[in-house]
Amino acid sequence: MNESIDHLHDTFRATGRRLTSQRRLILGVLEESDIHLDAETLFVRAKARDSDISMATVYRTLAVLKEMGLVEEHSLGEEHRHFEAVRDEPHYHFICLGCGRVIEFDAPVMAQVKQDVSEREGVCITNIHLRMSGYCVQCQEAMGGQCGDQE
Amino acid sequence: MNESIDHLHDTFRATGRRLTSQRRLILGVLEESDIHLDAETLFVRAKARDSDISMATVYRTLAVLKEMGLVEEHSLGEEHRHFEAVRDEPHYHFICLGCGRVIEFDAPVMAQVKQDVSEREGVCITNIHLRMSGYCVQCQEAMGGQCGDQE
DNA sequence: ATTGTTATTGAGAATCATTTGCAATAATGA
DNA sequence: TCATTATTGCAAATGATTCTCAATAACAAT
Repeated sequence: MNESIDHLHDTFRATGRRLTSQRRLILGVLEESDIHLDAETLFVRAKARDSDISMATVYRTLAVLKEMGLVEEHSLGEEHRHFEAVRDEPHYHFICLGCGRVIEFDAPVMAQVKQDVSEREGVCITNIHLRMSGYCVQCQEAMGGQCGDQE
Repeated sequence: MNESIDHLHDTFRATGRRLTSQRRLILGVLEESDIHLDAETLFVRAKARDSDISMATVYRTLAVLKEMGLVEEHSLGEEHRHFEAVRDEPHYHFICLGCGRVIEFDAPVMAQVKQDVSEREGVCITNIHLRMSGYCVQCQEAMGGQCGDQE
């Protein structure tokens, strides 16, 4: 229909894959969401628009989208996996141990860390996950200001 | 018998827990290992010394040790969980996507990142996970030097 | 040492997220 | 429109982790 869909179509075709309505739908749900979705939530939202879609398709599509670099996977809590459509800039996460809220942030200095580690260890770094956890402002207040800060 | 065991004993007692032979064993296996163990590997090694120990005990003990701060959990690959006895200094991980090898490193500048994020977002940070992935020297060579570096 | 209390264990069943096998369906190219 | 085959939905299978429960063993008090 529009050129972005056409381009998406080509992106799939380039690897011998097909752009199905389910895949378009799942990617759409991911892109519309500003928070990180787990497979179950994604399934519920997709099902609202296509009641026939199955959980297996959600998982299979996530695997494909991840392979294609269109979606990123994070292990936010210790529990199940979360997914997010890739954006332009790298960004990292803070997870509140009290309420589960996720705050995204950037940290330009990470480029330097990457550089340092690459040189020191001789490795080639393709991906960086930085996840901090602790307590957000609200939860700190609820706890009476105490916070198990480590230093 | 020795004072470190006594101290460990007190640490358990302080929270109404008991220091059992299984717990001592599991912690021992973790401390002797320089690599990160998953529950299954830990189970195998523990079983070599106490053939009666069960998988359930491994999981239960890991949960307890984690609660007590004696053990840390990492989600290294996307797959199952890995555990490691806590050391003195904070350290981070690089995982080779080729051979799975894990390299640990420190990055003092992370303290500054922590500081920045704390101030900017008003959060209190208790924990930092930094995980980089890519290819180690050997795997880069095996691949002919090409590396999907992101910039 | 002996005993009572109860945290912990082992074994296996149960659970949960995720993956897979397969026949039916639909996207693509001819 | 047709043939090919990637993809789907379903249900069954898997694999890691958790739970149930009776038996055991750590600990505190005697």
